Amino acid sequence: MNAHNLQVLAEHCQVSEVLELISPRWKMQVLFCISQEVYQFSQLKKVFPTISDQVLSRRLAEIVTEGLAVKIQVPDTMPCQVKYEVTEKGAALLEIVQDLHEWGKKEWE
Amino acid sequence: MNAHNLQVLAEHCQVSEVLELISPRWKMQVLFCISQEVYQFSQLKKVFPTISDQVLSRRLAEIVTEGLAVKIQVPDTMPCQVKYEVTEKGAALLEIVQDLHEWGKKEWE
DNA sequence: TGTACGACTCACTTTCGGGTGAGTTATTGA
DNA sequence: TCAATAACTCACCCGAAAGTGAGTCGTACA
Repeated sequence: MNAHNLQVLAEHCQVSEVLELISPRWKMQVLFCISQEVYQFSQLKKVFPTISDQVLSRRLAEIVTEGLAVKIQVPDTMPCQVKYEVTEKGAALLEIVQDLHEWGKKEWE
Repeated sequence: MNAHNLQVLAEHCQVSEVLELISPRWKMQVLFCISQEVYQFSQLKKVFPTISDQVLSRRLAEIVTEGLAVKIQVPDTMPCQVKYEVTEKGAALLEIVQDLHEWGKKEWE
């Protein structure tokens, strides 16, 4: 995706940004897990055994920088533990993703 | 968190299929254009000057095989022309994509 | 005669997102 | 003393997706 293509896309169809936000592999799945109180790195690795450390790390970072969840260091835990909590924004996105899921399950004649 | 719970959770995260369906570059944009009665190959190329013939061709084929739109040969046109019409299924998907767009535009504190 | 149009298809190349395997830091238990 | 655990980071590699440029087919018009 070069700069020119990006510009053209942005001008003509402004869903591009959001689509790219939700498209990265594992991202919405991880966000969903966080909403279900499964937010630890090692727990997420158990839920998705095939995700690589690097990608899980990146997805979590993206989720935080995009304001879909906040990261909280759990104090007095050794080795250190973290937790994540979905924001209102993240929860609203998950609802739309749920709609997508429903759409996918529906039978059309 | 036992093995069974992990599996249940992983199953609940199964939005993957739909996400992959909407993720390919240009796809939702092309579908949107079709819904706006911009459905000819050459017209779509004018809307998105940087899309390659090959990818546009593939996206249109995907859209048809997934039942998001139907392809109609316009009779008695020379050189031959085609048109596409979004199905009920495709229209329902576009509505959710519209929700995503609204979500993206909204300001969150 | 030849050139342009509409809607493609094909072989080839490039890009980049994601996977792999190893290393880090601090601490606790065997 | 050594291994294990939690939560990462880093350098490197690979493959699929997207881009490039050319070719096709059947007209129609200059």
